[in-house]
Amino acid sequence: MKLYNTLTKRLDPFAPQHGRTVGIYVCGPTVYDHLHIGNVRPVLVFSALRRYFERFKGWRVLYVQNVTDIDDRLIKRSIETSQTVATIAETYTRAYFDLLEALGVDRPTASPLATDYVEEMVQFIAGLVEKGHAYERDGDVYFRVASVADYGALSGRRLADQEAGSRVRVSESKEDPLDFTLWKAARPGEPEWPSPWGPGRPGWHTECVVMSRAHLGEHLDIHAGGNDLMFPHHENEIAQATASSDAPFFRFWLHNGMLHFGGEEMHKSLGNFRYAYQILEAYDAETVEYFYLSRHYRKPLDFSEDGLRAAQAAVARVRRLIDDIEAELRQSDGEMGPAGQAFSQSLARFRERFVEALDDDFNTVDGVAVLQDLVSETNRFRAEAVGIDRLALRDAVELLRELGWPLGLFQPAGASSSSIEAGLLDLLVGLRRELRARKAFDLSDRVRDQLAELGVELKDTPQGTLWSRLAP
RNA sequence: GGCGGUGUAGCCAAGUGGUAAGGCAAGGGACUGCAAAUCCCUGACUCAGCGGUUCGAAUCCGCUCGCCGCCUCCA
Repeated sequence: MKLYNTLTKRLDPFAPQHGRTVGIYVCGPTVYDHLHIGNVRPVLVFSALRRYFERFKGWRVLYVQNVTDIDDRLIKRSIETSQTVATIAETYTRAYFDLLEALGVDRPTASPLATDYVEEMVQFIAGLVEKGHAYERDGDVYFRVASVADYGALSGRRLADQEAGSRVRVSESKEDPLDFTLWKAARPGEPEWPSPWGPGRPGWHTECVVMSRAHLGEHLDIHAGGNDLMFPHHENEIAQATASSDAPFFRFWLHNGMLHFGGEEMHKSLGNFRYAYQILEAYDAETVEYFYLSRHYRKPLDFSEDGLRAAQAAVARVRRLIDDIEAELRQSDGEMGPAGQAFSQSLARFRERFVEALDDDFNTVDGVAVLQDLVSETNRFRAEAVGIDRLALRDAVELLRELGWPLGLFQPAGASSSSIEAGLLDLLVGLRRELRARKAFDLSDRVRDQLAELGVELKDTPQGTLWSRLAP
């Protein structure tokens, strides 16, 4: 499969470097607030990539996403709310895990906390100082950018170009404006850890280097995150990693595009943002997933109600097909005729097309289009197939589930519907059949209308009446 | 000033050299007691504009215009 690698700026063939294990490191949240709808994009996209690797490539995936639980914003929040930094971090770390669950996203194989790695980071920084790649000033430690050869290679910047007209503040004590903080001296009252340079806390760029190496070992296959992290964050990671040792760092760098809101970048300071949990109050996780994966991950995605509603309708179309087939074929069995077998066999090409799409820089948009084609084809067969051949429809559902799995789509609902509920509905449907047979349409329509208000849709088809739950 | 992205039907959106996927919305027909769903049919003489390369371009090159991002914490 091919993936666009920011490091080389082209599509490179991807395969794990060591055996069948892939290491993926995704820059995770700073837990000073809830995740917003922009933060959620890399979470959904790269989780989907992970599931694709696991199910379609047969690779074991080590998926590490850090949690930044010490940082200036946490300290700021702590002062504002007069809660401890640790309390705030705990609150939002929990909220982050709750969100993952609500989105139907598997937890990372590891979610290291920055505060658990301070000692390692201190050692790491000390090593950089020793080698002349970093220097101390009044309790702060800075990385000496000029000491590494291709600083700027990832983001395509040349050092000289950064000076003129840039907004880089010329700091008091830095040797060079681009030098970045590795260790920050603590002011009174701030959380602090001991170090050779006095009490303080680690800078943000260091944790990802130290923790990715700690958790992935030699499996430094993919490092992913939003493209706003390309510079300076990822650039700074690479600089530190290559300065600290000759061991190779990540080979593939994947960057997702930004989420826009009304054509502009969403930003808290612009007030045009929404929290991710707010979206889940109005739309189910499947709709949200479909919406995010309906746009190629590297391009900007404009968030809109219209877009979500379109996604909801598109998902509903597939859901209906699956629900109807399962309801109709709940317990029939038998030998299919040639028509059914032919249809079943024709399904293989959808899998091929799907894999082809996702193998091409994880083109989930094309992948989703294949699923929709599969739905159309299945509906067509469903409209004409008779008798036992209809059993072939089950194979289509199975395939929809198989292909939907990496995308977080079309999986069987949980045990949400009780057998009593199903029994009652079957009872109502049976009574209504009697009413319709006696042409008591006012009553039968009332049953249908009122069930619709309760969120259950009835459809009278040649195969009988089917009921399905409407999306929340 | 430097770096980068993007402009495809009413809306969303794939496609990056071989003659325009898919979804949503819309209209007509079939089916239905009526609905809903589903099926069939209807959509861009064209891919921001202009010029060039090519047998052939939405796709490559040049210029112009529009929108957006990064260069400071940010997914």
